[in-house]
Amino acid sequence: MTTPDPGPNGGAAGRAGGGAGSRPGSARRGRYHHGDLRAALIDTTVELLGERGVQAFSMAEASRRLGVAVAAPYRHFADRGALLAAVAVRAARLLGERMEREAGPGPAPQRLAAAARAYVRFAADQRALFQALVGAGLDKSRYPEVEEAARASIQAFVSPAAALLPGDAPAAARLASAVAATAHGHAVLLLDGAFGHGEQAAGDAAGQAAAAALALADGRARLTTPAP
Amino acid sequence: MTTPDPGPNGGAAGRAGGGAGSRPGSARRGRYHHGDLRAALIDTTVELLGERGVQAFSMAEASRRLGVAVAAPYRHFADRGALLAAVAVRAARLLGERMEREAGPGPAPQRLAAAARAYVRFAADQRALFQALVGAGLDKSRYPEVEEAARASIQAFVSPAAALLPGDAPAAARLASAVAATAHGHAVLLLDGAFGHGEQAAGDAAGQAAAAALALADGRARLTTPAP
DNA sequence: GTCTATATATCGATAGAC
DNA sequence: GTCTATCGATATATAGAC
Repeated sequence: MTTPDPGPNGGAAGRAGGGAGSRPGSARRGRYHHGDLRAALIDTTVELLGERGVQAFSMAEASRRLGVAVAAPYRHFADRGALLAAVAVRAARLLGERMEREAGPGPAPQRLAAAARAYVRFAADQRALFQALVGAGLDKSRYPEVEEAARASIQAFVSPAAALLPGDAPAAARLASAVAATAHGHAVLLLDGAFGHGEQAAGDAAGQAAAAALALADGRARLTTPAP
Repeated sequence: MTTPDPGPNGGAAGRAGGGAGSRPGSARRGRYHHGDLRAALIDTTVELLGERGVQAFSMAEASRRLGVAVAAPYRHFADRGALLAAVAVRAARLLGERMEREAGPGPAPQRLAAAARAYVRFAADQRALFQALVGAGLDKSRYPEVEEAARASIQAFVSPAAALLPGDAPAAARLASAVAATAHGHAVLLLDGAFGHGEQAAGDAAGQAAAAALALADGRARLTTPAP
């Protein structure tokens, strides 16, 4: 407990040299004493999420990995949730950009399918970020910036649905919602291993989600009349 | 660290009396000293999951609520995961029964829709059990009994899909998988609040999942040819 | 089968020095 | 802005008494 642990850097790797010298700027070997601990924390959090999942993530481990004191992160983030929220915001931005890019032009049904495919592929390619966005159990009322950042990805479902059902906003909303839920289901089952593992599984899940989106667009009339 | 902490009961509230007297048996007030701690633990775990989520569940809190020592549960469950797995097995059984019951007879597309609806309704009605089943992050290789118990619910998707696509097992598997993923997506988004809250939201999500299942059954030909 | 007591680990967060 | 030091809480799991 009170052992003078030299720290996870072992005493050899950490910041170079020993005492007071070795200011960063001359020979900082990848350590983060250069004034952007905030960004470094977000990067490291993404790493840790990828390795051990959201559940196991801790501020202390992030600090350890960056070679800073456990108190340092609290200069930049009020608490654990705030750091995870910052990661979720980054995730939402990247997801939105990707969906906009991949579901850009084309006929409305294909745009819906492309949005679903992009959603699932993002989950596969950026597993850690996706988990931060949807699996961190963030209190949405405390971090409205996450929902704000997620707006673009929602729009990527809503916009083609609206193009497909002009003049019937409620029906368009239902179609967008159904496609989004379908994509989401494929994404989380994929991460859960239900489609197998590896690139093959990711392609299967993404392709199936896209196909399902087409089928939903095709059968959009059904969505307006839920069975009893 | 070495302070003589009297324990979380504070020293005043705990089990009655002070010294060695007050054995249970004469006046046990609803406590669980009657020999079925195992079942009581499962019940209490379900309660706790419903109140605070899987993430926050702990063996210690379950023990506290039952008025037993924190060590007692380890007589019945090797560790936290084993207890959660037991709850997941119960969840899988109930889900399977419900899906079999509600998706019983009728035309294949309607059975698929009923299976999807039952899946979402189960998530809504038995939120805690559903979370134990899908959100506990259980190591499936350690607890194969969970997958075994979940077989019936999977079958409720597979069986009508096979009836709809006789002689084409791969296509049937894809349809079943797509409907299951769609139902799952609606379920988790519902629990995440994406459909709103309350009975209304549950009905919306379940109805939409059922409608989507019909649309997928209708457009099943698309599922066999995933877009590029 | 359950209890007491404890070992062992972390963690989140804060206070105050530099 | 970062570090040292530490508080307080909580958890999982085990050993041995009853």
